[in-house]
Amino acid sequence: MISLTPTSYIVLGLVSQAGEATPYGLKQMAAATVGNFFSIPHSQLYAEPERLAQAGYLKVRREEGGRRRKHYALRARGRRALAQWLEAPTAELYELRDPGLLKLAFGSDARSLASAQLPVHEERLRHFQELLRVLEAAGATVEQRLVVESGIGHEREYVRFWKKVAGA
Amino acid sequence: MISLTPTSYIVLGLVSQAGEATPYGLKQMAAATVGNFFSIPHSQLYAEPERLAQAGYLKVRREEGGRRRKHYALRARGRRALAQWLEAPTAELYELRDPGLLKLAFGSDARSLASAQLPVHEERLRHFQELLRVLEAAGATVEQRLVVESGIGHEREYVRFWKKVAGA
DNA sequence: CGGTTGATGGTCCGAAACGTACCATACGTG
DNA sequence: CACGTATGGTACGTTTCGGACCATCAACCG
Repeated sequence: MISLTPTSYIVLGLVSQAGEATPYGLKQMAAATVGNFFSIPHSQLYAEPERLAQAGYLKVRREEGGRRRKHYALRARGRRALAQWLEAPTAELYELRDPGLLKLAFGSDARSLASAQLPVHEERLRHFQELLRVLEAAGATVEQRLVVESGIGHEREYVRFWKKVAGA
Repeated sequence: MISLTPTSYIVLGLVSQAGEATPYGLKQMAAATVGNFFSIPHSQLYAEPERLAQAGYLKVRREEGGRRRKHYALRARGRRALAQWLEAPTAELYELRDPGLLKLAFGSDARSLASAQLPVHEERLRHFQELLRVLEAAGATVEQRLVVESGIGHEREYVRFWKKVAGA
């Protein structure tokens, strides 16, 4: 019996989408999508599947030659756990850690902070817009698109905000 | 020599604002302000000041009677460290962990998710608006108000978003 | 072809953070 | 005064973190 954390469900969810995946593949997928609004360090994407496999949620297939990579796929138990988790809506709130806002709150110079933060958010906004285009082309689910749209909304808000700060 | 993390600067910054503070006081202050956009567990607000005191950033005064609470205040070294940190603008991006968006991305039912998330964000929006009023009355710095306004902006965005999802 | 480089893919591990259960003090109220 | 509740604090086992480092592979160049 192990306890399943959000990290666990990210792994289960991604493996479910992919059918079968190596940790590196998970890393890529996470970076492109869910990693954007639920950050997790890459080392966990190696550790966690192993843990889940031990506990019977995933099965492993190891390459014979070359890199001997491990490919993970769902077992019935994993599929069940994922489905159960998806069934229950959550009222939990996000957690945020924004170093820029932190410095601002403590009285760091607003103008120079804004000129450091603004380009970063502008780039991220473009990144999400591009991602949305890619997802649409690739025929993603409506939910996947929604999530990216949420990211776009927040980045627009950030851009507005730091522009306001710069001009204040 | 210890390394200073964002947590360290939160402690230094709050102590600086208060002049002198107990861990419990820090907890309160954090909950009301910076904790809203840079989460940190309360146990750290007991551990971290101790660490900073050991390393010469803070001085401690311990109550004689009763609870023998510890009051922390800045030393020159702490003041310097804080000032230096505030001087350098940061281009670092936030980190976000949003369980709601995570479930949505993996295909959880959008409608029921929205009806769980919407009220939470609506309440938080009201909370920020109230906080802003309090800060204005208490004569907070313009930066402190800006940060709360940023929170308001994001919560408005969340409310818009989940309403859209509910109606989609 | 051999060698160098850069991208891909992966492991490890000490240090830091987490979170939660639990303990202690104070105080207002019936 | 005793009971409940808010205040205030500690301790500690378990997870996470993050970053340094290692290995494989393909491509291109001299």
